[in-house]
Amino acid sequence: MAQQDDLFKKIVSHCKEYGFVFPSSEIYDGLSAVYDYGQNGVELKNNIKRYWWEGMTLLHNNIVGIDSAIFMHPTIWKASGHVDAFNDPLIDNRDSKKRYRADVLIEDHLAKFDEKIEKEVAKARKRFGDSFDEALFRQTNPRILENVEKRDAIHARFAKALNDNDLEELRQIIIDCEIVCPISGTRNWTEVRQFNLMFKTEMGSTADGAMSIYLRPETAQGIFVNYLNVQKTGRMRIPFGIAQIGKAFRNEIVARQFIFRMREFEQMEMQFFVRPGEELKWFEHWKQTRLRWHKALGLGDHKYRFHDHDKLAHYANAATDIEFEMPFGFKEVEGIHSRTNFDLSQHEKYSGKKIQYFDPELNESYTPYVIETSIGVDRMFLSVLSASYEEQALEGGETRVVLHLPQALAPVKCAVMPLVRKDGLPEKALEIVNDLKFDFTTHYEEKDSIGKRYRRQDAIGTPYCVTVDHQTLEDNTVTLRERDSMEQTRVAIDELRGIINDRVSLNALLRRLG
RNA sequence: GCGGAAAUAGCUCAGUUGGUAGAGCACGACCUUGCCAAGGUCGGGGUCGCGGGUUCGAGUCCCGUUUUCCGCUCCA
Repeated sequence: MAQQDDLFKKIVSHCKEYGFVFPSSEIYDGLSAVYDYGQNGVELKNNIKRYWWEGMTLLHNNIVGIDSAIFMHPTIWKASGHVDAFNDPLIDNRDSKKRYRADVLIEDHLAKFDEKIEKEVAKARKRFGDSFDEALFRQTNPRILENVEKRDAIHARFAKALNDNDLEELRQIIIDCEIVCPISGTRNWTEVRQFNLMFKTEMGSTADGAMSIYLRPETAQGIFVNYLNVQKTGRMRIPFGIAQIGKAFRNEIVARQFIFRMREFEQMEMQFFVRPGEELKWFEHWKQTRLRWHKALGLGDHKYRFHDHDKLAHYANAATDIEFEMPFGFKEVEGIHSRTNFDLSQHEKYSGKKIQYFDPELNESYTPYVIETSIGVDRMFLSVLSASYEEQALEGGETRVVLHLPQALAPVKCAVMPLVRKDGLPEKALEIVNDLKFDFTTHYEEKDSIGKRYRRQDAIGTPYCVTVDHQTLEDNTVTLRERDSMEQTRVAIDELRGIINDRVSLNALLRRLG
C-alpha cells in the first residue's frame, strides 16, 4: 500500500514535470481540486476523446453525436431529480467529528417507531395465536396508537421542513427527538448546512428578474432534451444512440485524489434508445461492447472488472461500473445504466411535450427506454497514465522512466533527431520532420546527447525516434528506435511514414474493435 | 467541513541556540563528445506559500490564512 501511494505520487509529479497536468491557478496558490492539462496532457486527452468518439460514431451507423450547451433551462434539473437529490442537508456531531445527512438521521429515527409497532404486533400474535385479529389490534392497542401518533407528528414536521427547505426546523426535529450520534452517543450537533452539489449562477441582469441557472452536473440531460430534435431531423429509427463529450460540474464536498475526482470534469456519454422490454438485452450488449473498447487499448485485461450495483438509483433498473485498477485500487471509470424511460417521461411531464416514438414495426407509440454509457475522460486519462508508467531497470544498473502509452494515444508519435549538431545532419533531420508532420505529431530535438534525448521521449511516451547520422547523407536511411523494446532498425526515409503510420494511427486501434 | 502533517530555485532537499539564503539536478550560451541521460567554462533564476505579531534583527518563535497530502465524511 505504501508502495502504491508512492507510485501514485510519482505519477502526479511526472504529470507536472512533463507537461501533462498542472494544478489550476498555480501562481495564485492553486484552486482546490481543479487541474489544467498541459502541452502533452491535452494531446493525450484529445486522443482519448477521439478514440471514444470514433469508436461510437464511426463504428456504429445508428449512433450520432451532438454538442449541447452547458447552460440549460433550470426546470430540466427539477425534471431529472437533481434539484432534490443533489441537495443534501448535512449536520456534524461535534464530539465524534462525524458528518451525517440530517434527513437520514430523522428517517432512521422514524423507522424506530415502526420497529416498536411491529414488535408489539409480533408479541400479540404469539400470545393470541390463530384467533389474533391483527387489523383490530393495530387500531386499538394503546401503545401502538401512541407510537403511530408520535411517528406521524414527526413525519408531518419532517415533510414540511423538507418541503420548505427549512434547515433550522430539521435541526430542531433532531433535538426534539433527542437523536444521538451513533458513534459518540451525544447530542452535541452543529447547525444544519445545505450542500448543493450543483453550481449556480445567474443569467441576465442581476438587478431584477435574473434567472438562477445551474452548470450542468451531467451531460446526459442535454441528450434527453434533444431527443426529439435528433430523432426527427436525423430520421433515426430505434434502436439508436446519441453521443456527447462535454464538461460537467459538481460541487463535491470533498474532491481529492488528483484528477480522479474534480469539481469540473469531462464526460463522454452515449444514450442508446431502445424498445421497452428490450432494455436488459441492450444493457448486456453495451456492457460487453464497452469492455471490449477498454481492453483494445492493451493496458492489461486483468486490470478491468465489472461492479454491479445492488442499490439502484431512482431512475435505473440495472447498473454496473467498469472499474480499473488504479494505483489506489479498483475505481470506477465508466458507468453503464439501464435508465428505463425515467428521463424522457419526466421531460414529457415537466415540458408538456409529447416525447414518444412511433414504431412502424410494432405499429404503436411508446416512450423509449434508455441504456446509458457514461465515462469520465479525466478518469480514463488517469487510468491510461497509471497503467503506462514504468520505472524500468536497464542493464548496467541504470533506470529509465517510460510511459508505455498505447501508440495511438501518445501525445507525440515521432521525434526526429540529428546524431550530431553539425555536418548538415540537423538540416536533413528537419527535412524529415517537415515531411512527416502532416501525418502525425512529429518533434525535432537536437539538444544534449542522443541517449538523453531518447530518455526524454520515453518519459512522454513517444513511440518512435528517428535518428539521422552520417550514413543518412550517403544512402537516405535512418535508424528507427522503438520506445518499449529500445530496439533500432535501419530503414529508408521513404518508408518512414508508412511504417510509423501503420502503428500509431487511430485506425489501427479502431480496427481491433471490428 | 473536522482532525493530523507539510510548504525554501523548475525538481529533490540542506539551512546550527533567531544574525540579510545554499547544494545537486534542471535551464540558457559557447566549447567538446557522439546511438541509449547527467564532460568543461560562463550565466540566469528565490521578497523562504501569503498576512499579521514578538524582536535591534524572523526561513527559524507566536497567531491567522491558503494550498497539498493522510484519515473521517460524502459521492447518480
